[in-house]
Amino acid sequence: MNAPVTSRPDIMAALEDRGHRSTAPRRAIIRILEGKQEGFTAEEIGKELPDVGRATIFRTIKLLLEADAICKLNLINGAPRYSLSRVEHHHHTVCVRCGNVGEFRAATVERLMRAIGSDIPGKIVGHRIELYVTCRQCMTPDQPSRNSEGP
Amino acid sequence: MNAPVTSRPDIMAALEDRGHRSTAPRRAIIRILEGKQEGFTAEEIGKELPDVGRATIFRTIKLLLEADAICKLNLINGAPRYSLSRVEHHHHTVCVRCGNVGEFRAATVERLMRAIGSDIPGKIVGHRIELYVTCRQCMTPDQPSRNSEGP
DNA sequence: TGACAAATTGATACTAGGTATCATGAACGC
DNA sequence: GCGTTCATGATACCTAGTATCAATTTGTCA
Repeated sequence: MNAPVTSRPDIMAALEDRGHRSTAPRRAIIRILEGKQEGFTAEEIGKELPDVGRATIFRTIKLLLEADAICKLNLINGAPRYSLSRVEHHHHTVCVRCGNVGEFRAATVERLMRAIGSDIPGKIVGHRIELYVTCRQCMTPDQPSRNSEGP
Repeated sequence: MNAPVTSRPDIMAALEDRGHRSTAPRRAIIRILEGKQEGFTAEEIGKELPDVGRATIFRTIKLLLEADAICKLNLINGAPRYSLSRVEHHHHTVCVRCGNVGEFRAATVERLMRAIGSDIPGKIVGHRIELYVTCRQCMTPDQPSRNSEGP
């Protein structure tokens, strides 16, 4: 749980490889979200970078999604959230209390998809699996939850 | 593919059981969506019922979600879509071309969730699985697609 | 049947998340 | 250094959905 996960190759370089320019706003956004191991929203980025326009934040998020550098997922109430992609193909756990996002890979999932594929009319072209969890921090009582979904 | 699936108990009765009144707009909305085996959007309902206010449509959808009479899912591009719940707990297939929604149950899925649960920090409280497919109709060439997602 | 309280409705305004437009400004290849 | 092309921020707009509120409809009870 405390290994230096941040040995990911430069995200800005990945964008440049796809023909996009290295600009100050893009670098700033990437720097911010590299610090957010637990997922983020567009609004959060905007608050931390008040000089960067809202449109630019959404545009950059879109580029990062296209480059598979981040992925988009939904809280159980539908609120969108983004998360850095650390491993190639993976799925997410989302804490229903604090919104923290985790990743997991499971070979079983892929096997399952192939198995289900034969039962389903048509051809499977993709899948999305999200597990809603109560994370360790939120299970210990009277821990302030960062992003409560209570009434 | 042509069995009379509509032997579902009265949806309006389910709402009444939950303390809601049987009103003309609600009955109209339910009648419309009972005819939509393949999923629907709020906007579609609104177009078919121009005399029913937009707010009422969203309010009714919310009640139906709470009563588990319908469920909400997302197309691969994030566009929301609703679908009648035919079986108790199930997952969805969504055609990436025409948007048609199917349901499936798989005991394997539930077993998988329990298995994954032991590998994940925290407690699983729910899950969402969506399979993106190209459905039979859309696989046969030059079939007009109802709801294309192309560029 | 009629009256009444409570629930529901439609209109409207509003919010969140995201996209389109467009004139100005910055990158980068030479 | 310069010009083209890309990117930016401001702004307006869009879709999906919620809040407000006066007017209407329901269900109930006499």
